[in-house]
Parts: sequence; structure tokens; C-alpha cells
Amino acid sequence: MQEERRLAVLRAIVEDYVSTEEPVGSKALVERHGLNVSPATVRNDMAALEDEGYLTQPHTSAGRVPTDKGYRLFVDRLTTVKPMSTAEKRAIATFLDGAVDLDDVVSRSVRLLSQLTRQVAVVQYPTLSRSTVRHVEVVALAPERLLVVLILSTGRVEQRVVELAAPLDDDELARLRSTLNQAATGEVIADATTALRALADDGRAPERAVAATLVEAMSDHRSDERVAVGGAANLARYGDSFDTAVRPLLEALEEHVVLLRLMGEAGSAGTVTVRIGAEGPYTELAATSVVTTGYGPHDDALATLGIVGPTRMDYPGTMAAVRAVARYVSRILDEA
Amino acid sequence: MQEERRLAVLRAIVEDYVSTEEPVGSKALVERHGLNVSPATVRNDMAALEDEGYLTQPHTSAGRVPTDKGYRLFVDRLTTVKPMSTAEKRAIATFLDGAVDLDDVVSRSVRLLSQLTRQVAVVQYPTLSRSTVRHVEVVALAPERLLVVLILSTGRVEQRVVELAAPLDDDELARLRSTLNQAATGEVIADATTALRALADDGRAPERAVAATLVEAMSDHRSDERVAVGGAANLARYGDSFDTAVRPLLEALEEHVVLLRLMGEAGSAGTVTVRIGAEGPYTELAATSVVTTGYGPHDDALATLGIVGPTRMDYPGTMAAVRAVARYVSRILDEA
DNA sequence: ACTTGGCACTCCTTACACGTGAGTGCCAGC
DNA sequence: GCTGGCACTCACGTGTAAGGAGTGCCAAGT
Repeated sequence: MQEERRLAVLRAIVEDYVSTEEPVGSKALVERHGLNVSPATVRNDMAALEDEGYLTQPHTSAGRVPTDKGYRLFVDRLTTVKPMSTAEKRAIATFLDGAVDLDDVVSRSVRLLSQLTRQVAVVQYPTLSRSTVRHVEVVALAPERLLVVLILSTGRVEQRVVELAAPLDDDELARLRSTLNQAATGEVIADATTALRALADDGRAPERAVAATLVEAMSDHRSDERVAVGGAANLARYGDSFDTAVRPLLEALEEHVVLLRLMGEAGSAGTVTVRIGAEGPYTELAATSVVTTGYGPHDDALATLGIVGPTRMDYPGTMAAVRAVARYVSRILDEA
Repeated sequence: MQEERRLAVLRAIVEDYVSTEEPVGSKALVERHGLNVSPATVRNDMAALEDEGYLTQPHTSAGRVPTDKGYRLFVDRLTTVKPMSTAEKRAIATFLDGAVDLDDVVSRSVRLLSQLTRQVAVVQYPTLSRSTVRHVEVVALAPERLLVVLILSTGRVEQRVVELAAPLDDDELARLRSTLNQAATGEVIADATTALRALADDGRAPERAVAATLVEAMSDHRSDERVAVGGAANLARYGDSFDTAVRPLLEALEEHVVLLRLMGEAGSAGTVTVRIGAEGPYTELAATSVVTTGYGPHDDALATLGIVGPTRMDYPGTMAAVRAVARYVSRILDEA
């Protein structure tokens, strides 16, 4: 009974604190929410919640502020999924539909996500590991110089220039092209890699060089680690907590490796993961939360997408936006 | 005679202010620099410099701070080009030499530049307009679906997928490929565009669609407007002037169009352009300066590269770094 | 067994006063 | 034209005091 009200109090405190950015006191709370009890009652509840570690006071005789544990409870038990309005849905769909290629999909997603959530958006490029090779193209830039283009099922294109020891005529080029495609096209990256590695070891001179380059391109960790970041300007809203929230985050954004670790493993598509403050792997980022979800064609979680921001954020709204964007991006990847 | 000393005083003030971030007074000035005159003399000079608009006081009885005009004079007349040490030069060269493709060159340049200058680095991708078409490749993804790859002399690769009305067999594909290459390869973008436009208007069905897509890809303004940005974390150093310097800049960084306008036209390669505070086109960015230079193969200024940061910055060092990086990037583009 | 009003207490915030010191402008002398 | 001296200005830090928002606790009410 009173347990229920306590949770209502916690929810109210989180909501108020998120919007006002100030510690919230008992009196203001009963006024702004329709709690039919007196401030004194709320005070008792708040004291209890503080004992249990859900709230804390910046100093005696100040209002309460949620702790990480408080936010956690809020997110787990007090959040009602508020679906996006149809207008919003349509806006998302049309904005993403205009994309011309994979890079464009990613960069649009980042912009969209940062605008919807007013936070810093992070979108990981679809991982190579689960995608398949759609085609390998070899173009002679000069007799001894080839451009090798690797086209993947996700729409990503990698290109490399290969210098050959000896010139190659058109017939040999055609043969090379078909050998490579026979080995790789249609295969999952991992399988294509082993097939090409065999070519690189055993094949004749031109195959060797080209296959080796392809193997390198596919196993290149850079490709797995690419992320797009946007909306850093939204941090300006948090100018007050510059040192605790803005500065560390700004620094983390530069380090894409850090960022990827922060985003964590791609949770299964459809589930939104929330990591609050010190739950993350970096102590400097104790004041920032991460809201992510997986996305990919057929809801295969190929990669992760989400936002990072101060712990003091609108979790329900953010989670809804992240989920919605992931859903639409996945749909677009389905079509491609 | 005394005119000369006045300039020395201005230089000293700029240098001190940049490093200490505090208004600089007459006494501190004579101590820190080896001026062989008394503070009173310096005060007279400072008063004169203030009358002429080179200095200003935050308030009476505070030290002096350079105005935009003061920085301008400093940059134009008081800056001795300090060349990079050979160690630095070598570091730059090896760092950039590892790049595998154009994207990599650009992203490495951004990182390098932001680290050298400890400012926000901005690198514009080489413009399409002056580069030539190196090759057009057409790949059948499916009988009615083509991937068109456009390879430019700068190393940039654009790809588009084209859906055809009717399927295409291998012979037709080969013919299409050669037609397109005949029209475009080796031409400057502008000429290639007109040649392809002719094809798009007069050619047969498959040419039409593909040529139209190519024209679109080449004239696509997105490509002209791409920039890479890095080092936003360096703004954290300026946390104090958050509202005047950091916030507006953070917002501008998100708007790549704004950023490009801010960078201005690509000055001829070799000349470093400095735009100080209100000299720029945006009133919100009155507290930020821009240091840029052009770069490109054979010192053709294909694009612009540089840094943006608070007006209170180390101009000589920054200018040297910008120039050095531009030089090495140009050299790398020469080789490619 | 909760809830409530009352009350004393804490402590942040704001305002005001005051001393300190860095820095200035000006002037008379060198 | 440079220099030392001197009075003046103001930001800054500190100390004190009043005001107020908020708390904890207790005794009484339901």
C-alpha cells in the first residue's frame, strides 16, 4: 500500500528533477503532482527511499535527487512505454527514406536521433562479421595498378588500390575477377576470408596480391569500429555541470574505441538497454548514461545505435526514440 | 623608435594573454619579458595602444586584453613563422603515410591537426569540381540492378545503385561500360557532366538511367560539402568561457554548411588565412577565430583545411601546424 | 498503523560591508 | 622621452547577517 505510494514519489521526483534540474522538495512535489497526501507524509517516504539508497541529498536541508539506483528502479519498474505519435513516426520514416547509400543512412540516423532526443547520438556502422560479400570488382587503373572494390550485403563498399609486380592484360584481369568472385561472392565474411586467404597463399602472382589486400580489408578492425557521432551541441544544455558531465563526455566522443566499449555489445534488436552512470566501464563517465539497442536487417543485431548523455535525462522519451529509430533503420536495411 | 617598442608591447601582451588567459598588467609584463623599461613607460604605451583600438580593458584598473584588431596586427606584422622541428615533421609524415584511402587521409589529417594545435580541426574533402574522372565501373548486382562506381582522381569513390526497366545481359553491360568510360574518363568533372548529360538525354534506355545517376552523383552538393571534424574535446580547455566561445562553436560544428561558410574559400595553397572573431560571417561566433589554408595535389587548392577556436589562441603555432599538415597532405595526394 | 500539523534546526543563498591588492592615470623631475 | 611616486579605481575574497526552502521528529488525530 504505502509501498506503492513510495514508488509514485520516486517517479515524481525523477520526473521533476529531470525537468527542473533542481533538487526537489516535499512541498513542491505534492503541489505539482496530484498526490493526495501532505508534505510531511512525503517526507517520511523520501527518508525511507533515501535509506534504501534510491535518493540522496546534496546537503542537509536540500531537496532530494535520484541516485543511480533510483534511476535504475525508475527505468525498470516505473517507465510506461510511451509510443511515438503517428506524426513522429511518419517524420522518422520520410527522413530516413531519402537516404541514398549506407553512409547516408547512418549519417541521417545520427542526425535524426540527436534531434529527437536532444542528446548525443551514436550509431555504429553495421558490422562486417555477419554480412556477406555481394561482389568483388577489379578495375585496372593502370596496367600494374588495380582498384579492388568489395561490396557487402549491408551496402558497405570498401576499396583498395593494389600495385602489381607485373602488368596484367584484359584476359588475365577477367580471369582474376572471376576467380575472386567465385571464391568470395555470396559467402559470409568469415568464410570469404578463409577462401581468399587460401588464394593469397597458393594462387598465382596477381591473385596473391589482390586476395591478400581483400583479406586485409575484411579483417581490418577499423571497419568494425566505425561509428558516427552527432549532436554534441546538445551538451550545451548541460553547461552548468560542465566538469562532471560535459567535459568527460566530450573527451570520450573523440575516442571511438572508448565509445564503442561504452555502447557495449549489441543487445538483441527490439530490446532497449539502459546503462546508468557508474554501471558503465569508465569511472570518469559516472555522470553519464547510455541508451542503446541493436539494429540490422531482419532484426539481426548487426550493430548498435543509441545515445549518451547525462544521467539526468528523460529516459522514457529517449528510450522510445531510440527504439523507433532502430526499427526504421532496420526496415530500410531490409529493403536494401 | 618608440613605435617599435609599442609593437613589442603588443606582442608581449598577446603572448602573455594567450598563455595565462588573464588580462595582463604593466608590471607583470616587464618582468616576464626582457623589456628594459619601467612599468610606467609600458603603461603609456598601453594607453596609446588602447586609444588606437588594439587593446581594451575588461574594466578600469584591470590589465589589458587584445582586441580583434590587436590580434590582427599581431598576426599580420608580429608573427615570425616558426618552422616545425624536424622531429615534428617526421611525426607528421609517418602518421599520414599510413593512410590507405582518401577517407583515411582525411580522418588522419583531422586527428593530427587537432592534436598538434589542441583546437578543433576541420578538413574539407577535396572538391569534385576540379578533379577528373579516373574510371567508371558498372557492376551487375542482379539482372535489373546495377551498381555504378565513380572513381575520381582525388581518390574519392562514389557509388550508386540503379534500377533498370529491363534486364541487361553481359554484352550489353560491357558496351554500356565502355560507352560511359569513353564519355567520362579523363575528363574534368564539369566536362564529364555535360558529356554524360548528353547520354542521359539521347542514349538508349540503360545508358539514360545510368548516365542520369552519374550526373546526379557528380553534381550532388553533398559531395562538395563534406567535411570531417575532430578534436571537439579540446574545447574543454575553454570551459570558463563556455557561453561566449564553447557553446556557439559546438553548435556551429554540427552544421557543416555553416562550418564551410566559416572556413571560407580555399585560399591558394601555401598561404595561411586567419580570420579573427567578428571578421567572420557569423555574429554568434564573434569570439572564435579560423585558421585555414588550401591544399590539394600539385598545390592546386582543391579544398580547405584548418582549425577553429577561441580568438585567444596561439596563432604562430597554429598557423605553422596548419601549414605543415596541408603541405604533407598535398604531397600524399600528389603520389596517389 | 498511517497520516498530519507543528516546530526547531540546518544550511544554502543573497545581500551588504570592508579590506586588500593589482593595476591604472597623471605629474613632476631627470 | 623615460621614470618614480602617488592617489584613485575596482574586482575579488572574506565575514556577517537575514531570509527561506527544506528537513527530521514528535505528539496528536483518524
